[in-house]
Amino acid sequence: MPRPSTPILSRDRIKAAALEIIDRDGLPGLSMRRLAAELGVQAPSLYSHFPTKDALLDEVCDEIMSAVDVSDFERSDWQTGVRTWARSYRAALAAHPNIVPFLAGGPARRDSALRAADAIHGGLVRAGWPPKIATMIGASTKYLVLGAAIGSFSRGFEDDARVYNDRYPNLSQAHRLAEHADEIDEGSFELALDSFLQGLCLRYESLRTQDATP
Amino acid sequence: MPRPSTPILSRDRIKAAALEIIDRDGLPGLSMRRLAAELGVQAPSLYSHFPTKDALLDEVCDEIMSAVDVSDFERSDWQTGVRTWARSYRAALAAHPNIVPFLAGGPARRDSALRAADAIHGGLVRAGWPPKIATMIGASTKYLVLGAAIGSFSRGFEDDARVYNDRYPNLSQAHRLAEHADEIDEGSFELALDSFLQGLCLRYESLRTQDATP
DNA sequence: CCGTAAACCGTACAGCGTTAGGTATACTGG
DNA sequence: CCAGTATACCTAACGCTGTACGGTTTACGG
Repeated sequence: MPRPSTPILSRDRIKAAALEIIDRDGLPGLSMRRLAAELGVQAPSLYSHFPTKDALLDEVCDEIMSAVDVSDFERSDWQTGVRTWARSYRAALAAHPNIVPFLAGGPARRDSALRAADAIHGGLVRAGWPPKIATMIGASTKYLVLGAAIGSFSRGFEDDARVYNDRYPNLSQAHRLAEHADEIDEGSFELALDSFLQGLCLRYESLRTQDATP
Repeated sequence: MPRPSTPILSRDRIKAAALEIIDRDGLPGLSMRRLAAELGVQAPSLYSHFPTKDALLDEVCDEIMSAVDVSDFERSDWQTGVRTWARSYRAALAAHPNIVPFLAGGPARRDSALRAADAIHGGLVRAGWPPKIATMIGASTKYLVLGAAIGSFSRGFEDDARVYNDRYPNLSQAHRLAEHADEIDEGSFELALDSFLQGLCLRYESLRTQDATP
């Protein structure tokens, strides 16, 4: 079967199927052959649409990142801008946790990521932050989001009580974490974001009073 | 060549060589064949010492994590405990950034990680934090460290000025980031840690005054 | 209407983690 | 001291991976 009358594949269909496999079976569960099989096609046919597997994954990541919302940097104060950004960023990654190790590894060279970085940095500088600290705030926030997405804390503990009661008295409730995994994860992220922003506010005030009294 | 008179391999030698390859060539650069070649041996011989590649990587991670210092939770106040923990944790990962995607992915079931978690949780609860928030503080800090280790911010920007000046005015200095990559990374981490702890201190005080006035 | 580009196919290659089975040496119990 | 077993290496091979190549037919632009 050579070129079909109506195309079987399309870039969007391939991306969607790839993300579905990753969500279902994890990142190692995605192979070009399995992806092709799910699309009713042979593996090398995919290379008519994407030059490499990594390029395909890059575009999948780009699509996920398009849900990140940096619009509040133009609409509201810097804290709201950071908060909205961080929350939408985290939500986007939490919806597809299996792809995060790949997403975090690659550089942020894609267009959507650069546009976001531009909006963030611009918003912070406009609010009065020195450019260097604005860069650091952006980096710190990204650290927090990526860490929260990749290191889903509560999944790190097995669901076996005996281990903990014996040797780690302070972790005696740790096995219960698995029950409330998502709650703990989101709570921890919100706690970190709140505390981080509160700390930044203190710094912001002392920065402005310092500017006002030269 | 069957069993040699003096053993060629040892678990420690294998682990050291594996970490060296990862540091030099990245995580995908480590294959059992290349590792074996570097040790002057055939690939399957490694399976006399480790059941799988993942098990080997687990032990390499465990060794890296043994440099993490949670002793200040017993010796000092909770803030110092968190700060020392976070800094030593980050330093340990920053020394071997290429292995972080693997390290962050796997669960924290190894003994050294559990002992650390026990010390952290215990220290925070002893200081007066409610257990649930203590868990969240531990998780948040881990998020920050992992994110900082995996998402080395400044590496995300190419070293090409023209791209930025044209389309992203706020990033016009972004290409300079590569020059000060480590400085920005460490500064961002310290900024985040400081701000986070300051925010927590506010919460801690209001927690204690609330306790004191029932 | 024809030439070219597109979108599939099948085949094939090198490299991956890992298993099986062989062999000679080192260690251990009698 | 010697026999038996466990050890630590070997070679060969399996099924998987990403991907390069070339063939074939169809769709599309001039």
